[in-house]
Amino acid sequence: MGIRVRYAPSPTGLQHIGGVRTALFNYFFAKSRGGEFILRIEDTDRERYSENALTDLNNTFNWLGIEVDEGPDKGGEYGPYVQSERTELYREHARRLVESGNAYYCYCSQERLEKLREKQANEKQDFGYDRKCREISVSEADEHKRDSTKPVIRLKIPLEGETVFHDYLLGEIKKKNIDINPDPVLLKSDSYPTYHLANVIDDHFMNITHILRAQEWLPSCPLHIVLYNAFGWKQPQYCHLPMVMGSNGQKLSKRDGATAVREFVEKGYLKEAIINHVSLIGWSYDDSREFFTKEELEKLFTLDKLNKAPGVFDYKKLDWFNGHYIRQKSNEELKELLIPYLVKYGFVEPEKLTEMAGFIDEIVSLTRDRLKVLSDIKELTWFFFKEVDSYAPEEIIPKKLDAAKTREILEVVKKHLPDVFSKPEEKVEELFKSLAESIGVKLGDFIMPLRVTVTGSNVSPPIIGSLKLLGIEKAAARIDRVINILNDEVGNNE
RNA sequence: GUCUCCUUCGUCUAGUGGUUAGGACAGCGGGUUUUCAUCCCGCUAACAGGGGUUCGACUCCCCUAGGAGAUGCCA
Repeated sequence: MGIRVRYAPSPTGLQHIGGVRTALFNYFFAKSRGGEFILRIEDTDRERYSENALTDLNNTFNWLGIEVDEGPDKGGEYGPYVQSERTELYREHARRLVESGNAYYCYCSQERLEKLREKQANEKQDFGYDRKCREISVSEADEHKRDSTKPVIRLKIPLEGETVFHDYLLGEIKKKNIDINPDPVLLKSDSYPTYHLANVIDDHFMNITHILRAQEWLPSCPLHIVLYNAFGWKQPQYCHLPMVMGSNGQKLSKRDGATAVREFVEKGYLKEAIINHVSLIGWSYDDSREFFTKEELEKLFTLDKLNKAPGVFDYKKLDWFNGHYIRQKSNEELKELLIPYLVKYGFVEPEKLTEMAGFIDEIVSLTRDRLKVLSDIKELTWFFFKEVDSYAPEEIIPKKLDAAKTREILEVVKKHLPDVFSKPEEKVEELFKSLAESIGVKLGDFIMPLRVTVTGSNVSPPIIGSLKLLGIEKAAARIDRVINILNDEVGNNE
């Protein structure tokens, strides 16, 4: 039998970086070994269930280009792939465990469990269920049935011995049975299974061969082994992946910045960058290669290059990858990526897209080296579409110059404006150089007031290209406006 | 508290007994340049600590410390 792996998210929130990393590694592992990648929805927590989470999952997979071999939408011979549609299977197997003496009904109320926990915390005892119902008498059970307490089914963890399993990455892992979570719930009082039960049953019946999941599952793995043994099933191969951390060294969380894939998409991160960056947390290829496409990873990924230690998600490095992949795009591709942002910021109306195609082409080539994320387009190009709110004289006037000199620069530019718009860019640059020389200022000091005038900022795309794109009328109007401001300045100083 | 896992530059990592401990991001400096970027060049920076084993330890073993995760009728 070939390799079969699965990604089994719980639809309770947005897909985040950690989850996607797990999905990707499973996917790459399957692809590289000619195996099957299965998607299974673990929606057994009915309280936290969210329809939204499901669409977000689909969006994320579509965006990343992950295609599943079997799953809820795709189908497959091991379905259904949604746990809430498999509840009868779990109930039957839970009952079977009770019959075989590996599990038992527990009638303890939530209140009792809470008090128990409280007491354990106060008295600094070990945490966990006290196994009160493990040896419950028949008459006591009958009594509970009469008062219609909804029982749960708990697994009997052996009281002695130890459980050993093998992890591909971590090697042999031993745990004394008394240290395993004492008798975890398998079937909840709403008769839905817990993760532990459903996960083990599904992995078995879906013929999953390898389990690649985050290391946060490591502590409950012995429990799963006990379950496999109780059923008499062969356990799959385990490989617990190092976790993805935030900059504080703890589990990546919202306070670290964006964590949901959707947020990264909105900010204008490319899937190439996300895939590349995420793949290099906990995995490497060799001592120097750093760029990998999804297709390459589908061939190159191997378990033996995994790292044991958790890795911090570095936002700066993601930015760098993103800039790299933006620059990798053709102008045409980048234009398509940028258009939604131009529309979103109200710069371009959707119906004018074809009319403005040439204009947008220019914007793309003016900004492509300056974009870290696609949404940077807003700060970089707003002045083409909106008026400059206000000018601060201290922004306009270069440090070494005064208002009068600055005004002179703008007036001289104004005079030559027709040339600026009729000549090619190189000629305009020559023109500016000679004009700067003729009035005795450096080219930089000559251009900066013009830049602020035209773009409203002292940081902008190249000024000559920007000027030409803006158009002579708007350019002239902005120059006039600033000359007026400078007139006042000169007046004040006299 | 208890259990389990982890530990190379600030960060991601290469390294499997003998290396000037390599690369990348970030940072810093320089070059190109009309600003900012891009691009190019350079610099700073690490084997957590202590014991062993060995002719020789980043590499193997033990201890300590630190970190993380788990300890739910959440996954």
